[in-house]
Amino acid sequence: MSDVRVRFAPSPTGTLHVGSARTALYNYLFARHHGGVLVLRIEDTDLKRSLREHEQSIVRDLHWLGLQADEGPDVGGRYGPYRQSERGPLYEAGVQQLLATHSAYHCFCTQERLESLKAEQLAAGRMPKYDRLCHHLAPEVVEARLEAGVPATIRFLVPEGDISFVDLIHGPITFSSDVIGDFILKRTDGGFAYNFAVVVDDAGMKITHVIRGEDHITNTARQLMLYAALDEPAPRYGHHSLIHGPDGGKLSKRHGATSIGEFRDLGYLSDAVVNYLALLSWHPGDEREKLTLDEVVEGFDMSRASKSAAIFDLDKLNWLNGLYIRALTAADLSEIVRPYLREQGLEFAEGQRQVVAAAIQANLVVLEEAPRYARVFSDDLVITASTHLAALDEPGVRTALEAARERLSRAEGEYFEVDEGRALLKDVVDACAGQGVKGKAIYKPLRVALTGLDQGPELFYLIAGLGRSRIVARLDAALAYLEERSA
RNA sequence: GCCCCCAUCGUCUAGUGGCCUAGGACAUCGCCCUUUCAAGGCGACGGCGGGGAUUCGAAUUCCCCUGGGGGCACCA
Repeated sequence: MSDVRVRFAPSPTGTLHVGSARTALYNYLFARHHGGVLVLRIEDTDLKRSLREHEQSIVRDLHWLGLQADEGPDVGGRYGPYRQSERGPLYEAGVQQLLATHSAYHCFCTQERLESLKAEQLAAGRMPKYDRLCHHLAPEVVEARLEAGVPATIRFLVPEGDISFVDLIHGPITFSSDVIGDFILKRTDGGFAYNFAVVVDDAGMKITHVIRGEDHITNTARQLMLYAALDEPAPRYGHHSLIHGPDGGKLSKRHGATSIGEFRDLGYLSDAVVNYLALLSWHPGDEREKLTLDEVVEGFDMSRASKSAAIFDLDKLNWLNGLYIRALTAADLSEIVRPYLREQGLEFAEGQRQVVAAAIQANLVVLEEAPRYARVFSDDLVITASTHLAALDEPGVRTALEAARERLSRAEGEYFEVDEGRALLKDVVDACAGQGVKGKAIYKPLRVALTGLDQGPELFYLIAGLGRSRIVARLDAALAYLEERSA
C-alpha cells in the first residue's frame, strides 16, 4: 500500500448531490488507483445547518455508489475523530500555536464595523479586505479586553509575498497575498472557520492529496499559508471542474433531479450513475463508454480530467442506464424491478416475473417506468371497446382468435418460458394458415384482443407471461365483442 | 469592482506544431431489421468564440478581446 491518503469531506447540510458525489468518486478513484487510503470526514463546523440524518444519508448514498471510505466516522480509523464537531481541542491547539508564533491575533472589531469597511472598499473599487486595525493593538489592551470579556475573534496574519502551487489538473497557479485579507480562524462563538479546520484536519489526518471542486481553488492560497505557519508539510492539490445545468448555470433543483438519492429512487442503477459521473470530464484514453468502477480505477489519471466545466446531460445518463438495464439477466431485472412494480400495485406470480422482466427490458430507460410497460401482464389492465378494438373488424380475425383460443387453452400449465411462448405463437400462426388466415388478420388482432393496445411487448412474451386463464378470458371477451358486432 | 480558473459539434469529449478533409459517444434525422413499441445495425447532420503574433506550417505556442464559471464572509 502506498502512502497516498485522500479524503472526501462533505458538510452534512443536505443530501449527497451529484457534484459532491463526483468529488467523492475522484477521490475514491485516485486512492484506489494508487493503492492509497480514502478517508471520509464530516465537516459539521456549522452546527446550525448540520444534521446527523444528513450525515447518515450521505454515507448511505456513498455506499450505494460503491464508494466506501477506508476511514471515517462510520468505520473508524487511526486519525479520528472524523467529525469536525469532535475535533475542537485539535483546532484550539492549532490556534494557540499560531498565537504563540505571532501568526495570529485577536480582533475585537464588530460586525457593523466590518460591514461598513467592506462597503467602503467595494465602493472604492477595491477588493474587500480586513484593515488590520486590531493587529496594532498593544498587548496590554488585548489582555484587558479579553479580561473584560469583549467578544473577540482570532485572525490569521497573512504573510507578504506571492503564493503559488502546482495543481494536479490545472498546473501552476499563483496568487498575490495582498489580495487576501487576514481571515478569521476562530469565531466569537468559539467555533472554528472552515479554512483553518480543514488545514488542521488534513495535516492531522496525514492527507497527501486534496482533490476537490474548483470552487475551492482560491481557498488553497489561504490553506497553504496556514500549513507554512503551522510548520506542517502541505499536501498536493487537484481541483476538478464543476458540473453545470443545461443552461450553463450552476446545477440546481430546477434542472430536475440533482441528488444521488433522487436518481436511485427514479430507478437509475448505481453502476450507470458512477459510470456517467466518471465520464463527465474524464475519459479513459480510448473509446470505451461503458466502464465498470474497477476499469475506471485502473485507467484513472488526474491529468486526463478536463479543466472546463461539464454540463449535466440527462440524455447520456439515460442512455447508459438503459445499457446497464439491458445487460441484466431477466432473473436479476425481475428482482430489481419488483419494488417499483409493487409501488404501483403490480405483483406478479412466480412463473411470470422473469418473462415480464424480459418483455419490458428493452423499453426501460429507468426502473420507475417498469409499471407502465408491465401493466399489460396484470389484471389491472382494463380493455375497453375503444378505437383499438376496431382493429378486430377484419375478415378472418374471428377464425384467428378462435384458433388461438383453441390452441392456447389446451396448453399445459399457466405461465410459459419465453421459448415456449414462441413455439405456441408459431402453432397458432400455423393453425391459422391451415385455415387460410394469415398476416395482418393474426398479429395485430391477437395483440389487441390480448391487451386492448396496438403496441406493447412481442406477442410471444404476451403468450408466455400473461397466463393461460387470462389469455382465454381476454380471447373470449374479444370473441364476444365480435359476436355483438355481427349481430 | 478586484482576484482566480476555463474556452473543439446542441451536449460529454479525442487532439500536446505537420498523421486533421478535426475522431468517438449522447441527442436529432434517415434507412435497415421487426406484421406493434422499443432494442439493435447502418448512415446523415453538426464544431476549433474573435483578433493579432511566432512558424515553412497552428485546434495545438504567446498576447489582447469577448464569453462563461468560481472566489472575495464570524458558510462550508
